[in-house]
Amino acid sequence: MAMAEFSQGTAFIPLDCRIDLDATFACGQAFRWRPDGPDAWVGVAGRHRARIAAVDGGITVTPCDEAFYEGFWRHYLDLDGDYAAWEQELACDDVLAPMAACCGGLRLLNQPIWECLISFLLSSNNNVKRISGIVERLCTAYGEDMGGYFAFPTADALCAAGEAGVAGVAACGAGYRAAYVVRTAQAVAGGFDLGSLPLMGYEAAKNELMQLHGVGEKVADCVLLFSCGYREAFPVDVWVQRAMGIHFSDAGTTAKAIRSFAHGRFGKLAGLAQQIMFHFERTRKNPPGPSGTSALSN
DNA sequence: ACCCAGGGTGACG
DNA sequence: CGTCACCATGGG
Repeated sequence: MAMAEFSQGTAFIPLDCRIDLDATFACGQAFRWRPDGPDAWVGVAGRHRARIAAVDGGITVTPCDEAFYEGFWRHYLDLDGDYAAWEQELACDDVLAPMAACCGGLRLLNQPIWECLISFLLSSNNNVKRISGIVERLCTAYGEDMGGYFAFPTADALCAAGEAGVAGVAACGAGYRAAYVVRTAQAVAGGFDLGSLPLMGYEAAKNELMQLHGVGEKVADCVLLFSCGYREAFPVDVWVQRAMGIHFSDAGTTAKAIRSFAHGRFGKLAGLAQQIMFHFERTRKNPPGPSGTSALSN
């Protein structure tokens, strides 16, 4: 990759491969990004807000100096990932090829683990739009006021919400998942080490995450894929399960069988394939889903 | 009023 | 080990 350039508080990062910001930020892997004009998005990650825009030959990040780029956004945006090669490999799969062509430029993020974990604790039996609303209200209620926006709440802040505060988290719209959030916050504040997850290997990290109340296989896979860099993780939700049933008749029907099939077929690219399928299934015009024609209606 | 949503838990075989 | 009711909430 060519060297990033910095001027006037903006970073310009040249890319040798197309990046699709719409797909990347609207595909349900992160919940605090909002469109801000054509080919541009504004969002908050952890305690940092930035505007990211697609420009000729790359992207710009504002505000962002060199230290900030090296220390945060480079990793967050997975800018060292070889997406050109990965997409070329997926294009060799006759089923994934048309989807990858449609969703080319989708990138998997490396989010702060804590934020990703809490966000996906809220995801069970829920939908992307509502998860986004809950996350934003959690930040407003419990996050640090950064002047114009709110940081994602710390584990200590959500613990202070505390016992009676389960009701406070529930009041943000979390419903029965409020207990998951507070118990996990207590575990993390009490020493549960999220930082070691990217170092211990996929299986060990998954087992570790599933010790937390409210974390099953699917939520664990989302955290491992979207914040720990385990690109072989293959989260199976109702959309992916439906898409696999449509496109892979021999993949089986249970989540376990589907994960196994995906690992065999896609290997280390399973996670990227999964996210492309998820986004493709949710955004195409006439999904053969249970109801209706507008997949993103809720 | 009914179904759905990036599911997990606990009870019961 | 697998299955299943239940969970709180808002939009279609």
